Amino acid sequence: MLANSETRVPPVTAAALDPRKSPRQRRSQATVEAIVEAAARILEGDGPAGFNTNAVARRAGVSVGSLYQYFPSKQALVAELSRRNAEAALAGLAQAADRTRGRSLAERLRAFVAFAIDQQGARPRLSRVLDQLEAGLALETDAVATAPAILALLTPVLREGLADDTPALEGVAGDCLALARTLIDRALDGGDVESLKVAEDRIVGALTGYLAAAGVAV
Amino acid sequence: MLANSETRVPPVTAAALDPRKSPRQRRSQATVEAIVEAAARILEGDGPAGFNTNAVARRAGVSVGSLYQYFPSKQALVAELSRRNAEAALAGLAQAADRTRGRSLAERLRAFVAFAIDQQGARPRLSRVLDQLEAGLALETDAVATAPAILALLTPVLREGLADDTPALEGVAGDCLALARTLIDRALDGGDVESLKVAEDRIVGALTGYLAAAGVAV
Amino acid sequence: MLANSETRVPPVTAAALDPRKSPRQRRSQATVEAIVEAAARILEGDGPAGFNTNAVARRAGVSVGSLYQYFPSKQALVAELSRRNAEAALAGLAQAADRTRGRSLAERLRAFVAFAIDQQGARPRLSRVLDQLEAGLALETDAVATAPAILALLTPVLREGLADDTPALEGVAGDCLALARTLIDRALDGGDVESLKVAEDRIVGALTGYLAAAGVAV
Amino acid sequence: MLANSETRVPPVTAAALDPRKSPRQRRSQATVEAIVEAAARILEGDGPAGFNTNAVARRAGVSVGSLYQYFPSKQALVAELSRRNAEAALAGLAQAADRTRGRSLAERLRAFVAFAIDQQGARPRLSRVLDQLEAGLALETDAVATAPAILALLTPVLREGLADDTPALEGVAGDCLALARTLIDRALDGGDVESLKVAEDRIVGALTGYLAAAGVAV
DNA sequence: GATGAATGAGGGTTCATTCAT
DNA sequence: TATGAATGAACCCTCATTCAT
Repeated sequence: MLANSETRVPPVTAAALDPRKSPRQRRSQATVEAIVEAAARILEGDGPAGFNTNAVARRAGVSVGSLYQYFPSKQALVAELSRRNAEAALAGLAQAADRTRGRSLAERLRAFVAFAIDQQGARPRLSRVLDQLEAGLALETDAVATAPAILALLTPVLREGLADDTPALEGVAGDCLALARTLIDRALDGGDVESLKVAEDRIVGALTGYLAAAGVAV
Repeated sequence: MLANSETRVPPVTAAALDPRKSPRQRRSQATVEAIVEAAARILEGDGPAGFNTNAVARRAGVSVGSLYQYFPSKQALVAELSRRNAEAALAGLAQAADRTRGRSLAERLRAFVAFAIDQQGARPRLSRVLDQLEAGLALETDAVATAPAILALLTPVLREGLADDTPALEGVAGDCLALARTLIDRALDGGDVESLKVAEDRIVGALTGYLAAAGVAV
Repeated sequence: MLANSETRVPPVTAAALDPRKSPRQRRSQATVEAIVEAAARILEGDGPAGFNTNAVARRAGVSVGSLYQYFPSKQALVAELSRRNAEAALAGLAQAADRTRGRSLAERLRAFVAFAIDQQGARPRLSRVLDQLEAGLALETDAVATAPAILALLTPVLREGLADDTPALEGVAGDCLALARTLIDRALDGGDVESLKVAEDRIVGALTGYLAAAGVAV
Repeated sequence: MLANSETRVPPVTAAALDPRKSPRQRRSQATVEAIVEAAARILEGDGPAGFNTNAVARRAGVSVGSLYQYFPSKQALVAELSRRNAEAALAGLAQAADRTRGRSLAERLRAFVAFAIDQQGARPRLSRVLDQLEAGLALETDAVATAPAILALLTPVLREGLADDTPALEGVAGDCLALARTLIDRALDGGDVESLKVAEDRIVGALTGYLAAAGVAV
């Protein structure tokens, strides 16, 4: 019942969100995978509601005990999901950056956006719910900070668009990310696929407009 | 522990979110006000965590029973908060629209954004948390739909920027709203006040870019 | 949710079940009537669930305060309902007894049963629910004893069927009453009307058999 | 305070009354037993009042959580109690039927009644309270239908008493059951033991009379 | 007398987490 | 290591009853 996200949060240190132990053995690897996938599936199917550790364990065909063997808390599980999401994003964006090295910023942005739409589109609801959950986490912990690595990747790309002096760029990359996420979420909600192409154009438009106003030439 | 946002939401009909009875007497008016304000304060202070009906009642200096006399459920309370938020937004935007009648779309957008920054800035965390909560609600119910009235206000303004034929505009206004919300939230998080002026520029930039790509001349 | 009948019952004295004050004025009479009727209607419509003082008051078009002005407790209200039920029964049975004075016990029983079916049939669900509620009350208080007056009416009738000596008859009349109530309830549940005539026969049969075994010639 | 029996019963499907999971391990078996027994004892001691899940758990020396691990709701617990009751009854009646195969219907009825008195007599108050609770349940759900298996057992026995053609017998067995239950309840209330023998006679008498009127020769 | 706002103890239920086996 | 039974704090919500107006 609209039950609180993040209830009774005890002082959560960043460490507490790390997976408890990296599974060495093959079997445990499989267990961890099963858990993570189960969590994803439940989140996709039921949203935050119905996402509870017992359900995840059951869906994973594993005992709660095992879940807690690998994830010290429910938050840690969410964090892992986010981490994976971010990693995939990072990889894809890095590749896109590579592939478009030397091209215009506009083209690069479009490549980024295209990739992001693809990725979020693969499991749309999951992405959206994770965004939400991360928002919740961020409010409390800031532990899963918006994937600093992604920012680190984006910032230099944007810098190319800058005149020779170096005005501050912090925040700008983050804004771009947030902006794109929001619009992609909405586009995916819209449903039809051809609209995605349209959305891509508009998102690039928004980014371009934003960056121009931020002093970054596109 | 990261307990689910929106758990076990039963088939929530729109009706279920309406305040239970409008307080006739003076005394009850005060009670309702106290409850709503307490809810807002708790949401601001603790986020969704710690936002529970007993706490709200206690903070309001009222019994839980009274709370439930006016709000049939916790959700209804959130809905009321949202409603008020939306109403204030609507009023402000309407005024801004009036004041800028006849001006260029760009100017009007800037007026809208300026107002929104002001409004959200008044209780920044509250706005953000409500956004989150509404997102949760929307996922389940769509009952508190993103203030259709606001969309209704925005759409004709945007239409002015259109060539004489009428391409679809649905979604566009919503995207603009979401985009602005996101960026404003982030700007308010940034902290310093002068950055708000900067943010305003950039948001208008993003909107302009978005709209241009959507075929709306700014 | 299967919430307890008779929760938190404080030491209920018989007195506590009496209506608080007999309404002298015409207006209050009407109020009391409205309350009692509302209670009956709710019991009929929703069963014990949904039978709460606030609902009764609302349905009666009266404030809770007024309800408590005339009935010191919810129990008292139920008691009143029972009392009225019992009174009507008593009147009808007395009349039947009169009308059949001098006839055979069998005939008189049939007359009683016929009347009871009629009466309970008038508001079948109400009767059944009241039976239930009374059972609950009896378990706790014994205050609304099964209408001793009715027993007092029945006993001498049965006594006629006795040989000249006087074996105990206590309990017998009560059993007859209970037996008839149960079967009538079931018959009324059955639904169709013609079955009622059949039921009448069987109930009389059961009573006859019971009494014969109890040494009462029919 | 005479708080409603069976309040707010939501659409209870039959499934919702089934025990949640059958305990595999020895330990949990004991837990379930403890819970069921505690429930019975509380019902016996305090009646429906005081029968709440927390109390049951406490009395069972177990946490509420455990209770809900095995029973999805309070109702389910009642249902289980009923089920056990009905099962015991069924077993005993089946045995009695076997033992008296070939005898006269009268003798068989007496055997049934004797067994029922014994069984209900073992925990008289419990039986009575359960009857009441079941009545409540039935009004709402009909899920725990009066042990259709028992009816299935009784019906053919009664059929023996029928002339060769087959008039409807539905309802008849149910009436017999209800009739016997009622009278046994009352007899057990009476208190003294020798009265039970007397009661037996009378109950058989009532059944005989009833059946005769229903066209079943005894 | 009447009103209805206010009270708050009470009760059903969930779920993150632990720990004996 | 895995299991899953057990825990219990927390939370939502109801309703009999009171009392200021």
